[in-house]
Amino acid sequence: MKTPPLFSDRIIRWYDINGRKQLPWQINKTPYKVWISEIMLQQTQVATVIPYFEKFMARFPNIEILAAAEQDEVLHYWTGLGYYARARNLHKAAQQIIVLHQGIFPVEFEKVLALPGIGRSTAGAILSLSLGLHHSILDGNVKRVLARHGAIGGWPGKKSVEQQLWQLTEQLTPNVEIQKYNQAMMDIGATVCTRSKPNCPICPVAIDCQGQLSGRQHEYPGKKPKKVIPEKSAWLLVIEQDNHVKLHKRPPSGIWGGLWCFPQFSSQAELELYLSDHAFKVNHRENLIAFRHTFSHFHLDIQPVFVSINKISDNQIMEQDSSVWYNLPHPPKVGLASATERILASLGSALNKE
DNA sequence: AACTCGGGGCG
DNA sequence: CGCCCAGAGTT
Repeated sequence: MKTPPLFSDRIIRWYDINGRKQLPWQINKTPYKVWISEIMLQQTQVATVIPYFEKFMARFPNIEILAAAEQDEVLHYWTGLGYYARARNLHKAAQQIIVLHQGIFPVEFEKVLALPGIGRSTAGAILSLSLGLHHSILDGNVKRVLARHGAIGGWPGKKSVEQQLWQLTEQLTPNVEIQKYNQAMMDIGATVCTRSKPNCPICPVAIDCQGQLSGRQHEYPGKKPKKVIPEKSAWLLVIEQDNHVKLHKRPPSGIWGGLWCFPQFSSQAELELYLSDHAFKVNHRENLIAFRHTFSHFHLDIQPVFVSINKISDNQIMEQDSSVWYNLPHPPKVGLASATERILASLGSALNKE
């Protein structure tokens, strides 16, 4: 029986014909561009990332400018992407690069790995894709391709499974053409060896893919054990005065960390107490459309309550750092959660009824 | 409604 | 090490 061409040769040949070469972060590649793109791509697919990446690079074209920016503005450019800790880590890492590495993105693997928000796979991706350094990667796409190719069972979140996959990726990574190979593995995972409809007939991996050859490609990688997530509810107060709404800055960690949100209450009673405490003169009040926002570990049923007041009462004039009257016609560039944006976008009719 | 994604943090 | 945390898009 004839031996098929070497695994990496097939992957690289596939890349030459089918790989993606014109994505915004692939043009005039630098570690900085690849870094930003990799962090965005950790959580979001390519098509969604592109406009975010373009706007982010236009505002923060290099490490120095990113490091010097306010965290608020960095979060603003992340609004809607989710996983806001990643934007905070990106910003923190840029500042560390200024202090520790004279503003130059480090080329030593250990130094890259030490930056906040960058783990083993992302460090390898940045150094290999931007500089051609010899490092293996193991992102979600590569995990799926290798789990199927090697028929590696079990959920990759398990240490033992992840360890097997790291060993495989290192073993299969060629000594040459690292950029093409790593990019190709991610592209194959994203476009051919997809989660629900793998296109095995056109896949360069298929000829010796143990998953496909046994017809069990769908069984890999193993699924994460699922658990029931709790339901919580929140009342959000949209208090409006003269085309401004009150927003509070969330604490730096936890849900929506560092973002600006409406005052939040766990019951209607608490919300009423807040309103009566502040003795607002209310000219219009209505419940806005309630909706469910789902996080990875709980559902949050949100009831926004719109309250329009005549003037900001005396005890509201002194504003703390953590509170702001957000200008609706001229919104400042601060970070908002998508739930907050969704409510802001729905305010039109309520504002008309004042 | 279920599934997906890499890294940080904690015990 | 095992487990939890964090959000939005896709299927």
